[in-house]
Amino acid sequence: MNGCQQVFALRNYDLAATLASGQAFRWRYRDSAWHGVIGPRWVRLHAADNLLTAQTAAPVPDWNWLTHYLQLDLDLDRVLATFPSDDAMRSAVAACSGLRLLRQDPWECLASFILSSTKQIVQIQQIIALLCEHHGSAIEVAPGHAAIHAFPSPAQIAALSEAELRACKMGFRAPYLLATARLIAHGKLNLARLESMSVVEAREQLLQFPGVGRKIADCVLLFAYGFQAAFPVDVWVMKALRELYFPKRRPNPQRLLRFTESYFGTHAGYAQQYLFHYMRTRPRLA
DNA sequence: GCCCAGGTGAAGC
DNA sequence: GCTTCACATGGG
Repeated sequence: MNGCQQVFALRNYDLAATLASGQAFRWRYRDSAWHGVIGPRWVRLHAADNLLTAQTAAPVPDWNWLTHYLQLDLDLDRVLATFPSDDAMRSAVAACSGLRLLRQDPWECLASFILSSTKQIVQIQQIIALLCEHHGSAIEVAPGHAAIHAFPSPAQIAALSEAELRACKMGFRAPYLLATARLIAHGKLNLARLESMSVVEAREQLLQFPGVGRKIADCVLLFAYGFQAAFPVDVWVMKALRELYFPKRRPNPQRLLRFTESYFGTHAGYAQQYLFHYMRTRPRLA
């Protein structure tokens, strides 16, 4: 057969919620499977009965890149056990107990979240699809599947003009992405070095990039580097904190940030993702 | 038309 | 210091 297929055991893993929960933006569900790109590889994922079937276009020497990306070896129950036991957190976990955090490529994650500001997830997906289609390298797919491109490298984006980026519908974010790509492509800042830093040092580095503030920095710290203390506060999480934890008062953002740093435990970032997902998916009140 | 979206940076007080 | 505003674009 063409390519390569492998089966993995899943335990308490909601693949659909995880791939569609606004961490990564390139996964699409078609013909009862998830299709996406991890690094240089096209991947098709199908989950059923606690079994995950993964297919690639070309044979692969090992599957560590996939188990790492999906964090298949993580014992989620141990993470959930560290959450504070309050009604809000219980509701959020009950709403989606198999929600996971991915471990993405830092550059793709950074670039994606620079493009995310004041955009709905559907629109972020559209912008990134255009960016990859126009400027990413074509990669091999299994026979019968639509052509697809890798996420463009820093060098590929650094070589573009702002107008070419704006043609991908990213609007005022174009100069931020361009400047960030050039800082990396020209060696001014090195994303690989952040892995060995403390979360505070790594955040400081990310804040050097134009268009990157505290929220986007924390997304990258959490979704790419796995810093469990990172706690991105977007409009949804802000809403969750105010409604669920401070319904009477009106604490300012700085005070709220201090609360998140102490209250949610050693896997605060994970707790944050549950609150985010809960707020976005719970039935709207009349 | 209106308001909002996984915000940030700069200008104004 | 803190608050307000501009920035593109599209969904509901």
